[in-house]
Amino acid sequence: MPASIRSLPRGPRQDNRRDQLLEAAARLFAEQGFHAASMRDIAKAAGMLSGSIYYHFESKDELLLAVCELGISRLEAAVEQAVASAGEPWARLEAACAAHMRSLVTYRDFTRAMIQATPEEANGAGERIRELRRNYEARFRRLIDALPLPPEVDRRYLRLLLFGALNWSPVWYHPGGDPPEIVAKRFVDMLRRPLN
Amino acid sequence: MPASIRSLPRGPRQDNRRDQLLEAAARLFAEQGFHAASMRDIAKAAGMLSGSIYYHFESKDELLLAVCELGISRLEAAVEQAVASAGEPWARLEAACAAHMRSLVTYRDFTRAMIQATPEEANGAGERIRELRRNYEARFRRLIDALPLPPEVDRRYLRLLLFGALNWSPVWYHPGGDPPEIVAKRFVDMLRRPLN
Amino acid sequence: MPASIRSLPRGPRQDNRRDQLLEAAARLFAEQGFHAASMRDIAKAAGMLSGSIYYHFESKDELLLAVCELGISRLEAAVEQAVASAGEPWARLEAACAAHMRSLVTYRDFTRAMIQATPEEANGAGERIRELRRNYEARFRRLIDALPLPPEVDRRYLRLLLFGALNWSPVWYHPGGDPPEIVAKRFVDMLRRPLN
Amino acid sequence: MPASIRSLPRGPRQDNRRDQLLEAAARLFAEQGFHAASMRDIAKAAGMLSGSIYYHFESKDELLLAVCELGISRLEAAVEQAVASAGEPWARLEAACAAHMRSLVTYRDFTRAMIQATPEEANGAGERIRELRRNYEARFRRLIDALPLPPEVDRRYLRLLLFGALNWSPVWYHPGGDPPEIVAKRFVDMLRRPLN
DNA sequence: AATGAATGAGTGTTCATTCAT
DNA sequence: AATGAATGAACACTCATTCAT
Repeated sequence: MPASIRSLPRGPRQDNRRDQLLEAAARLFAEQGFHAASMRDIAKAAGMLSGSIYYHFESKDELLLAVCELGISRLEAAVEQAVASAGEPWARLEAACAAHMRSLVTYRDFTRAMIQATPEEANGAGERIRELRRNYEARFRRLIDALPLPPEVDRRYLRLLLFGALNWSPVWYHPGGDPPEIVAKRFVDMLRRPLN
Repeated sequence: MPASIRSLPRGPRQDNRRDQLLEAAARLFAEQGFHAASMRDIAKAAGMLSGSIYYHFESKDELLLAVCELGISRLEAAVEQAVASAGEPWARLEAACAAHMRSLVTYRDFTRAMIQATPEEANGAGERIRELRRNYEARFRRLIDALPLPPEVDRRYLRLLLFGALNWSPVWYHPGGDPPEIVAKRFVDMLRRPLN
Repeated sequence: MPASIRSLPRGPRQDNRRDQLLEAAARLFAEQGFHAASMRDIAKAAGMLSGSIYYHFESKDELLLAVCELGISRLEAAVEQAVASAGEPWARLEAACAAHMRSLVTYRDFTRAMIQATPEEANGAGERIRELRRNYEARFRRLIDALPLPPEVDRRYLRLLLFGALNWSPVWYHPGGDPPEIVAKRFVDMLRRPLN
Repeated sequence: MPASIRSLPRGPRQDNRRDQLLEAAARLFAEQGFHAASMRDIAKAAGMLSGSIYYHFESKDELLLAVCELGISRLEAAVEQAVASAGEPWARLEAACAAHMRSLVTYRDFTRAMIQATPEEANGAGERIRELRRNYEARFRRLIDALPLPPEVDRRYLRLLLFGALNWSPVWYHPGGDPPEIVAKRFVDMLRRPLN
C-alpha cells in the first residue's frame, strides 16, 4: 500500500506543526512539570499562538497523553529492535536495558515528561497513561521471566529493583558521563555476579 | 511576652497549628502534586482560611520546603537509629534500607511529596530542597563506601542502583504487600548473592 | 456561467446549502440563544466546517438577520394568506392570530430564534431586525384599526395585549395541547365577549 | 430578635459589595443578555476586578440565579402587599397586575434580566430559575381562580393571555408613557368589559 | 492567630473570523 | 463551494498573595 494512500486527511506527509507541538510540549513538561508548563508557553515554543494548539489537541490532558504515547512508542520500538538482535536471555535483558537507557537520553524530554507526570495530574487521560506504562512494563516482565534463575529468586523483586533503578536514572544521569549502554551493563552485571 | 518569643513562629512548644498545616500540605502535595494542590485546599484541610497560612509560612515554596525538611529529618532520624543498632557493614546497609522503606510507608505523604516535587517547581526553595536530598544521599554513600567489596566493583553504580530502586518504590508499593523491611532485605540480598 | 449569477450567492435556484445553514442556525439559536450557539456547531449541524459559513454569510450577525428575515417572511406570508380568505374585521383578526400561532409552531425554530434574540445582541444587524419586527407588527395594527369598536376603546392597548400574549406563547406552548388555531380563537373571543 | 443577631457572618449590616454586584449584573444582563455580558464588565461596573466576584458568587450561573431570586422576591413582595389592601377578586387581580407592572419599571434591570434570560442559558442554575418563575406564576393562578366567572370561561387561557401580555411589556414599555398602573388597569378592563 | 475581602496576573479554553488552497 | 489551519482577543474562572482588622 503506497504511502500516499496510508496518509491521513491532514496534509500529504508532514503534519509537522503537530510534531513541533509535541516536541515543545515534551520539553516544557519535562523541564517544568505538567501543571507548571502553560499552554501559552508551549504554543510559543512551537511558534504558534495558544489558541492554535486546540486545532491539534482537544485539551492539555490529551496533549500530555500524546507526548506519553509517542515517548512510549519510541521506547518500545528501541527495546524491541535491541532484543531482536540479542541471543540468550541475559543478553536480551541487557540489550533491552541498554536500549531503554539510550532512549532515556535520546528522547530525554519525552521520557522525563512521562516519568515526571503523575497520571493523577492528567485527569482525563490519567488512566490511558497508566495503561501505556503497564504495557511497556510487561515487556520487561517477560524478559525477566525468561531468565534462567535458581528457583528461590523472586523475579518480581528483581524486576522492581532493576526497573526502578532505570527509571530513577533521569534524576541523576547527565550526558557527560558514561554512555547509557555502559550504565545498563553495569546494572545488569551487578545483579548477575556476586558482590560478595 | 518577650519579643524574642513572638518573633519565633516555630517555637519550641508544640505550635500545633503549624504541624496540622504541614500534615495537610504533605498530603495534598503527595496526592495532587505541588502545583495542583492549592493553598485554599491546604488551608481548608487544616481547618483555616487560605490567608492564614501566611502567618506560618512566607509562601507556597517555603511550605514545600518545610514539608521536605520535616520529611527528610524523619528519614534521617529513622536511618540513623537503625544504623546505630546494626553491626557489620552489610547489616548496617540493610538496616538503613529497611528504615528508609519503612519511613516511606509511615510518613507516606511527606516522602511522596518530596519525591514527586521536582525542585524546579519550587522556584524560591528549589536549591535548598536539592541540598536536603544530597545530604541524605550522602548517608547512603558512606554506608556503601564502608562495604567490603572486591576492588573492581563500582560503588557509585551500586549506590545508584539501590537508591534508585528504593526511591522508585512509592510508585508500586502498596500497604497490603510484603512489609517494607522484607522488600529492603530482598533488594540488598539480590545484590549480595549471585543470581547466576 | 455569467458573472451576474456567480455574484449572487442567494440565487433563484435552490441554493440548498444556504437553506440547510439557515435551518441549522435557526435551530441552534432557538435552543441555546444567539451567543451560546457557536458558528462551529451551526456549521457541523449543516454538515460543513465553520470557515465555510463565510462563503454564504458575512458574519454571525448577518446569519441571525437572515434567520429573522426568513422567519418574518414566513409569518407574513401565512398571515397575508389567512387574512385574504376571511371576511369581516373580527374574522380577519382571528384568522391572522391563528396563522401567527400556527406559524409559531410550524416554524418553531425560526420564530423562537427571532423572539429570543435581543436585537442588542446582534450588533451589526440589530436595527434591521428591529425594523422587520416593526413592519410585521404594523400588519396587526391595521387589522385592529379596522375593528368596529366603541370609541372609548384604546386600540393601542388592545394590540399590545393581544400581540404580547401571542408572542409570549412560545414560552408555554407545547405541541401536545390545543392546536394553535384554538388558542388564537380563545384569545380573541376573550376580548370580544364580556367576562362579567 | 435584634438585627445585630439576625445578621450573618458577613459584615455587621451592609454586605454592600454583594449588592453592588447584583445591581451591576442585573443591569448588564438586562442590557446585553446573559452570555453577552462578561464577568469582567460586571465587575468593572461594580467597581472591582473580575476575580473578586468569585468571593461572593461561585459562578456566573449562580450570579444570574441570585439576580433572579432578588428580582422575583421584589415582585412577590410588591404583589403580596398590593393584593392585601384590595377587596374583591377583580380588584385584587388588578392590584396585582398594577404592582407587577410597577415593579417591572421600578426594578427594570432585574425583571428584564429575568425575563430575557432563557433558563437554558444558565446551565447550572436553569432549573432553579424555572422554579422561581413557576412559584410566582402560581400567585396569579390563584388570583384568577378566585374570579367570579361564567363556567364556560377557560381560566387557564385567561391567565396566559393576561400574564403573557404583562411579561411582554418590557419589550415596548418606556417610562415616558402612561404609568404602569394605568396600563395594568386598561388590560384588566379590556378583559372585564365587552368590546363588542 | 486568624479572618474576610480583595487583587491582578495567569489558567485552560472557546470563539468568530481569515485566508491560501 | 468548501477546507484545513491558524489567529488573537475574549471568556469564565483560579491562584498565590496581601492587608486591615
